[in-house]
Amino acid sequence: MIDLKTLRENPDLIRNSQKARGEDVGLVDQLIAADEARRLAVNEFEAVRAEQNTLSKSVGSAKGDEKAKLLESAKELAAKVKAADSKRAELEEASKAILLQISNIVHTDTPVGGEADFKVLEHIGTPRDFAAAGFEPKDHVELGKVLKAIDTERGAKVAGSRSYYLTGVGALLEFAMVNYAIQLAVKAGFTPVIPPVLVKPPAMEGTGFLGQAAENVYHLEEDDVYLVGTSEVPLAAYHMDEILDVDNGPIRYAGYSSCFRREAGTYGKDTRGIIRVHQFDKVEMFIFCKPEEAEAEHAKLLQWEKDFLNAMEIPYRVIDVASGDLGSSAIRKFDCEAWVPTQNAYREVTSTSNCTEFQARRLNIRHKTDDGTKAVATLNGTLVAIPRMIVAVLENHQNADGSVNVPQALRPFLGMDTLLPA
RNA sequence: GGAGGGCUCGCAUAGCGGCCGAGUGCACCGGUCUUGAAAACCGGCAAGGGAAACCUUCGUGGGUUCAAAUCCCACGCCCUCCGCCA
Repeated sequence: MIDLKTLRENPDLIRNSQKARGEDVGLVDQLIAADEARRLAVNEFEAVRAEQNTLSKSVGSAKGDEKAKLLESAKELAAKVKAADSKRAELEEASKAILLQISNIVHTDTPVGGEADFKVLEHIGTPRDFAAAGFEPKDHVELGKVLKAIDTERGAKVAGSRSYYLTGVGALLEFAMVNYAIQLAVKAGFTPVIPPVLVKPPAMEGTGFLGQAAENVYHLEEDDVYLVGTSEVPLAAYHMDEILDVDNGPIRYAGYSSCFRREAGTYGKDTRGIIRVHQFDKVEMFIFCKPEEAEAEHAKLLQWEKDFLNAMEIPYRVIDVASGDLGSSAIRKFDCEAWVPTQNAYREVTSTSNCTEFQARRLNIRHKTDDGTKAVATLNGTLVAIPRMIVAVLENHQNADGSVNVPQALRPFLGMDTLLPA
């Protein structure tokens, strides 16, 4: 959630942000009104409450007639307090409801516009010229079959559409990528974490996934728990309601977990292969830091993502995602998009967001500063999302005979230099 | 799933319906003493809102009462024992 002080002092900042996102600007003025009403009601309640407190105290020491008289007026006051209290509660809830609908204030450098208005920051590597090499590249589904690495048919049989099995070298590839990623993360100072993937409502709400993203979240009705779509959720909520010590530098976690996504409303998109699936494993980086360090940490997250992609020897580009395509918590987001030869396109493989204090305010995660206890900043970034990285590696490193060269960095973890048709 | 016990300021504990927003010990911070440290002693030390007065918070939500940490109800979580189980 946004800071109410900013709302009062600089509402235009928030209006412009909402506008840039293509979200409801009117919410800002609704919130200003609701907040004002709320504060009035709070004052009113506190005034009668203070009166009641002093009166109640005098009742205790009074005697006889005096006491009866006091009791009578105390009773009246009690009714007033009750009314003022429920009015306060009502208005507080109303303003909270609006507050939760307003997204974080977009960064001044974030390109304004919709999904297509991203800005390309850089290209790294060059897509291979398969024509010059004299063969037509196979797509990852075909390669997966040839290598007996990916089985989407049996995935569909057993678990439905957007499901798959990783088998043989496919499964080994996942372990190799995860091990390499975790090693990279540990070297960079991250604490590796295997978090729960079933979480309670406050964790889901607090991270902002029950807003616009709610339709993509699996909910287990019977137990009122959610399956997380990313370990960002349990990692962010890990320090919920805590006061952190971030004076000695940021706190960094690398979570490895399965991720579950309903992919509602994507029926036509990416139906072939494992680019868009209901369940996959991912190593996610998550950082808690001082707000003034957030931007520098964001740059570091992007660099670690690039380090991983460089190690995979895959051509990719980095984009600065446009305002209309940001998550509600993020002020700025960089995506790394790997080249997918058979689609002749760059496709998102990793993503890093700077959420400033937005998530931490909801989750009540703070740190001590010279002028009080303040919300920390949170940031997240994908180190590796397995299926998409497998797509990129298989397609980019394939040979004419269907074999695939293993990136140098993965060889020690995989124990082979080439994946051979089975 | 069954039977008990518990949930109070970082930790551990005390707490008669009004004098309790709350005592004590440990930890922590500052000071005295010391060449330095320890010990001892002195002082400070929960969080949020508010300029302040003041208000809110003793697991959560309701209720009783003029007044609730304290009484009643429901729920949650933790622990112990029993059953079941990867």
